[in-house]
Amino acid sequence: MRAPYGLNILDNCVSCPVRGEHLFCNLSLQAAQRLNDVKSTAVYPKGAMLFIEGQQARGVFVLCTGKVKLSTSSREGKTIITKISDSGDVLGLNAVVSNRPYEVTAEMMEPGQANFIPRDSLLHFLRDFPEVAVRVAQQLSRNYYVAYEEIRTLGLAASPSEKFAKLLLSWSTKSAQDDGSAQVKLTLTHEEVAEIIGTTRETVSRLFSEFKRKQLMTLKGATLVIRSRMALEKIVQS
Amino acid sequence: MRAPYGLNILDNCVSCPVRGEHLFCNLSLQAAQRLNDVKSTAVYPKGAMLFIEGQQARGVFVLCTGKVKLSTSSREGKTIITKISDSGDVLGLNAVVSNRPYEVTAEMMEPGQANFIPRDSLLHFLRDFPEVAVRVAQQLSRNYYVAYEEIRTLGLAASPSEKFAKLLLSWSTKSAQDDGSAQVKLTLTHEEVAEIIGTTRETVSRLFSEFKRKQLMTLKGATLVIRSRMALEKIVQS
DNA sequence: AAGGAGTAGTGATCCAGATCACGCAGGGGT
DNA sequence: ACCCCTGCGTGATCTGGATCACTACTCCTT
Repeated sequence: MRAPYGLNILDNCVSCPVRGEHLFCNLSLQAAQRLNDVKSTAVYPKGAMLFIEGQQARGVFVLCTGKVKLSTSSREGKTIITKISDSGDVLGLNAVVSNRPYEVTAEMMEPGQANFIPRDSLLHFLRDFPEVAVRVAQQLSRNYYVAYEEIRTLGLAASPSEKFAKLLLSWSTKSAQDDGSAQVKLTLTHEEVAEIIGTTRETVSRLFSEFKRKQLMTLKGATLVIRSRMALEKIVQS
Repeated sequence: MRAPYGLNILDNCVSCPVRGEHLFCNLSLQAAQRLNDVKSTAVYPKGAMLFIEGQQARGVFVLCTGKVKLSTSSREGKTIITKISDSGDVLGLNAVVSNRPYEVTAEMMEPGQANFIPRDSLLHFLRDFPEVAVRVAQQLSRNYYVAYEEIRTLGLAASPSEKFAKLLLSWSTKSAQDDGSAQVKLTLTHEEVAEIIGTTRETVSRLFSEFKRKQLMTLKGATLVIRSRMALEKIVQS
């Protein structure tokens, strides 16, 4: 583990995708040093579980590379995916701060690297660096808003079509062109999409057909091309 | 406004229902004094809106007496009730902390009293009393868990019966007897229950009939008697 | 090349719950 | 007394999606 002269916990793997956007980026030199001392880095294969719903919270994971699927399941085996995390995200923060079991399962969707920070170390760290604690509070608050948005989506009617349109829109925000089109690499199976929008695989299959037929999107290999965000927004209506 | 020799912001109206349970209870004398200086108390009639979804966050409301309905609506007019708050709850905290618009509408369900703390005053207060800031973070985290639980309820299948059973259980926790029975005063209309569990008025009506028929509950006037929590838990299954 | 596991597309059926359409009871207000 | 308004109970329909049951395609593996 090299001595950090950079300021980001992510410097060990890749630099922050967006400068200063993430929780542990742009820290003071002291804070970064301290984090570097308590963290441990590991590489995980595809399918690895960082943690599982219900486990007592051991600590947080700062994702360096790879994508992680966050999901929760009912006893009967039905699963919903609540979020796909990628580089820079901090996983398990809520559980650690409030000392509860992890509320979701975190599974690597592709091989990747993550820094682990044990619970006690993190809490001491926050006590010693109040300015970081404030950022944690803001992050928690942001998490809350995301959850709230999901409640709105799930609770306010939303037919599968609406939810699917919403999902496409959320994907396309990052790569939107000025003419309203966008390209996204589709890495999820229909099954997984179904678990995100809370419907069945078959319905997702039909949604893809329907949206293609309606010229809302096209699919070239794994590249999803969204024709017009406007048209999708008209479907959403909420 | 009398000088505070007590320690709770609620002392102006009623004492804390549960000692030390709430965010602004059991503060240091200084902190309580400061809060008392920046707060303003008002009485609101039934139906009054403390704030409305989408408004820029002006500050938080600490509810002294009365019940408040928190809800959110889609453009098409469908409404879901996310929480019924009562005495001691702090409303609008997330919006204030993260400086976003209120995410819900807060409406008085019965006449009551609340203390208002303007956004700036609260933020300064938190800066000056870090120990309270920590409690705020914990509160935010708790809010998150409640939201998360709602996502599970809405997302993981849950037929209306399941959700209704869940709701009855959540009502009965406060007044549970050792034999598994409980009594609750029912203050909501069927319409409102429908907005909580995300179904229609008619379905709620039928659910009441069905649950009575199955001996899961009885209704004497406005008093709901739950026979056996066990039986309800068997219906929930998630 | 052949088998097999995971993923996709698409018909046929079924059913829980939404929607529609009533009637009926309480309870203010004038 | 009257009306009007809100809330409740219940039947009769309708329908969107879940479910079931296939076929077919694409990679792997051996």
